[in-house]
Amino acid sequence: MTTKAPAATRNKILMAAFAEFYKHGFQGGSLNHIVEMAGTTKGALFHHFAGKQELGYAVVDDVIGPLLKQRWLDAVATSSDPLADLKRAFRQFVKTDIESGFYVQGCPLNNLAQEMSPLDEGFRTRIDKLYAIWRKCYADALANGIKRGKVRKNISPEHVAALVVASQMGIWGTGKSSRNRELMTQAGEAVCAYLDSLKP
Amino acid sequence: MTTKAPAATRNKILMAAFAEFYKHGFQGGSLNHIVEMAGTTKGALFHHFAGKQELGYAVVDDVIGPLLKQRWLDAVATSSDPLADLKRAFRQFVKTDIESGFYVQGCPLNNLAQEMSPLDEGFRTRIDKLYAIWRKCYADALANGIKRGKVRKNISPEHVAALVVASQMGIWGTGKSSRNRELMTQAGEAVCAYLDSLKP
DNA sequence: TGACAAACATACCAACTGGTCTGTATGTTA
DNA sequence: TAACATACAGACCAGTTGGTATGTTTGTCA
Repeated sequence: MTTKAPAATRNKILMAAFAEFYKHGFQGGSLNHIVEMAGTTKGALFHHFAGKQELGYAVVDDVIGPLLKQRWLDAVATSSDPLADLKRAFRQFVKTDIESGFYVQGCPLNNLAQEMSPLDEGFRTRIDKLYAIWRKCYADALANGIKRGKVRKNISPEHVAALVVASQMGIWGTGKSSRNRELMTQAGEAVCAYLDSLKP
Repeated sequence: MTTKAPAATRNKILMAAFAEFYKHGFQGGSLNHIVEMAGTTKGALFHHFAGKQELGYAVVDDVIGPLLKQRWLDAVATSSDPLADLKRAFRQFVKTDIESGFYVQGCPLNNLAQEMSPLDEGFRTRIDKLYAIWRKCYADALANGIKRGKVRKNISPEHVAALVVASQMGIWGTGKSSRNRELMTQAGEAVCAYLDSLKP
């Protein structure tokens, strides 16, 4: 009857690994926990992934990458007014992450970036690729905004995109270590004020 | 003859622990490596520190705290023109960290913050205290700048300080995961441009 | 000099780690 | 039906971890 979806076990392991690494970091994450959480065994894990490292790579590529696109990129990819849309996305996700409580665990991509970038070149290149896409998306939107007269002409879209993405890393990091919702909101509002200063 | 300085062994262990945790993170750091690096033994370590956790706390309090003060706070603590001094400090440390290559390992405080804040409340409070001091120092300098007519009156020193510190976290994180000196410099310049926009 | 405690060194331990090995159930194809 | 590959399960392994228990040296003070 219901034919088992292909790679269903692989997906369960992937999601469990994402959760485990998100909570405990990659080095602190345990394969034993992961297989237990996924309701499977070591045999299955090592059948689908060459090792812990490859599992970590797959989490970045197959879980975090799509998550990033859906959450941050789609909102501004086709924007005709990037400053307004950026501000809207910022305020929305600061709010939802504070309300859901996820803000205390930070950004999954940034967590892995800070932990693994200096230790493992495979992680670093994969993570850097995602951040590069992120910045490119913002820079393109800003350049488009300049063309449409919605953004000041004398700014560098690349520089601004680099700062905005870096600020996001820092703001979510601030929320994580301070657990201060107001502080995180304040920093977010300061970014919005900065974006306003880029209007023509 | 040369009387051994008090707590010399403790200091050697502290410095070795700082280096080990800076490289491998707290969870990934090994006490065996630390005592080997310090040229001592487990007995000495557990004589001076109750355990790995206490050793980590001591690294935050006795190593990273003073380092932060000397590097970032002293420069603006007595500043009469905070925007200029902030820009100068920013450009200087971006430059020296790029030249020394330390930028690929990120900020020691931010590294620990991202890794340990969600996992250990003792770490979190100690780290948060340092960041709070950091923000307070910038906010005071900005407020002082307003009084002296060097900073716009209609900005919130606290909001700006929160964003500047968060941006620093993000910029050093960007340098770490991208290993792109130009990108890090660009983001730094964008912060400087932002600071310029706060002039009266 | 003797007594006592602080400052280490050494040997050792249980727990857990990532990873491997072998076995088995389940399709799939010839 | 026979042959074979895929997808797991579960026992097992060597190595490393943080931590402890015990022994030894060193400094201090009476």
